[in-house]
Amino acid sequence: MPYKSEEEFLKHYDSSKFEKLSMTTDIIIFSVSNSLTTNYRKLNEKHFSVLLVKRQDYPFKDKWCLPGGFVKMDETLDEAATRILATETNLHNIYIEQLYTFSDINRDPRMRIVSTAYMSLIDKNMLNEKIPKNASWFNMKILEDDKTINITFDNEIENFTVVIKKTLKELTTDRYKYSVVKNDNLAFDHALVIASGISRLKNKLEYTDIVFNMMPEYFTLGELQQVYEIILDKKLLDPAFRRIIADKVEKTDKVKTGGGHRPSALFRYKLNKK
Amino acid sequence: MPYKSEEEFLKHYDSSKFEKLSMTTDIIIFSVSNSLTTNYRKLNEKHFSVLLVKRQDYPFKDKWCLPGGFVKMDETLDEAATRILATETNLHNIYIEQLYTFSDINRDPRMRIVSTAYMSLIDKNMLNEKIPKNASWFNMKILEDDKTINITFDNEIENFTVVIKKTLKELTTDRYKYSVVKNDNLAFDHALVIASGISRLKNKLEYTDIVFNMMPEYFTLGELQQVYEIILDKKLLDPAFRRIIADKVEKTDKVKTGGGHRPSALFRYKLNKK
DNA sequence: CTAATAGTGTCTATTAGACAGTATGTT
DNA sequence: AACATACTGTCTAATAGACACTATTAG
Repeated sequence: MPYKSEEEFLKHYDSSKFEKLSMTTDIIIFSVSNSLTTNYRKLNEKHFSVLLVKRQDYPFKDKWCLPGGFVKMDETLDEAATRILATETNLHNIYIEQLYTFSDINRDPRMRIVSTAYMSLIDKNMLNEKIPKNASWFNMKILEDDKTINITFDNEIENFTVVIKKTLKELTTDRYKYSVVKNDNLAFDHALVIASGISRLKNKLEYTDIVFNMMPEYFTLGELQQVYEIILDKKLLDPAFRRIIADKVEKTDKVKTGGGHRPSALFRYKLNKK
Repeated sequence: MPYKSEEEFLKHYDSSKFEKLSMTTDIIIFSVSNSLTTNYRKLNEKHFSVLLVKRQDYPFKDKWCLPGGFVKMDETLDEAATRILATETNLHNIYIEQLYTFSDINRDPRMRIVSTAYMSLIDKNMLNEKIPKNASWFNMKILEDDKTINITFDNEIENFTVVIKKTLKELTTDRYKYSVVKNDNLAFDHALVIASGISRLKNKLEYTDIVFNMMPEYFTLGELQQVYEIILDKKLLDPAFRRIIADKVEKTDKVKTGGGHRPSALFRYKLNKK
């Protein structure tokens, strides 16, 4: 095909000569929720939570899955993810990042579908409307060691556990290959997707300010520390935590009272930090 | 559509009802090369290099691009990337990781193509055959500050520079949006893809053992330090470097002589480190 | 007063940065 | 001998871990 120019080439290009597939995006929407305590002295217990949707149709009818949808021909993956996020939450200008593209051949029983997963973090207080009636927030309890990840999902009506085995992918990095050992309630490969998202979030907690996307404008340092602790699933020492967080936040003159203990200063994320 | 079971649903499923697109994978193959020095005393100068392919056909005829190809219907993205890597280098069991999925609507002038980029690291000494005749190793010189990335490519026949502007994507993380300011020689969005790969590699150098994928079995600590220095584009202090690297390598009884200076012990990557 | 959280001071251990010094090959 | 790199010792600065202590509220 001896074309004279790129224009000429493109005019005669037959786009049907390569095989095609459908693409979707799935979005992991993480947030933090409070449950009231019985003891007036204690803080509200925080939970790390994810938004799941109950499938109304086949395949995987009645199983839970991540919000997602097909990518249109006139939108990028980022745009598709943002659109789907807005559909579920009616929120805009939300933190979102591309996670990983999943491409197992039979990950969808209908046909070959490649899916790019996104991770999004929201402050639940921003939700001004109800989430769709087939959607639900699940609190997660994550137990992880170097061999296994154990995630328990609980939305106060039903609860279930997903178990994932980790095997080191190669010697030189900390990358693991995940394989689902137990999963009776999540559709598609979404157990893997959620596990990847949790892993990414845990990492980014340590070296970025990503956590503030889940926090309300004003928060106490105790609340902030709680969020770190539930996601990382370990206790942190107060003085060390405050040292690390010190130049990321600024103290306001607001105070939170009402607990049966010393009131706490309210802080705010400091924008123009060095 | 009131199907009785998943089997029944799948039997009647019409896969043509969703729009489809083609997917490709592009692979950034990074390595390190030596150039001989004029001074018998000095070490060989090392270069950080990438494998590029000259496009033989439209679009972007005669421009350089990353090795890549269409994803087949019966292979995953990982498999496609591994296949393409083997085509270019005839190497197997090589370090490869998924980088990012690029989906700009007009990134390919032919049609809508979404491409998942992979990053691969090789030790050039493993190359037992010639690379394809339309492929070439380019040494890269990277100058980066918080506003701009400047990459100069040089394969000893031609050289060119790509300039990329960085703008902070959001406040809470260190993520940047890259936009190409100058690029006359790289096809598609591959300037962006390479910049993303460099960024990922720089990060992983600091907290993983990824560098050893580019090293031969035996190496001196000076050579290893050189590799860090050319990729990070900064000088490191010897004692600090040796402290950090100490428990990742083991000394062998081999020695490298021949330079006009004290001989250097040869080390090896230590597999069963704590 | 008590229970619970808020917040700080300080000691110690570990790690990172800096620099100076000694060692040893080839020409 | 001179040069370039190899390699180590040590001081200092910065950071992280641990623990103990004081402060303040609602009930």
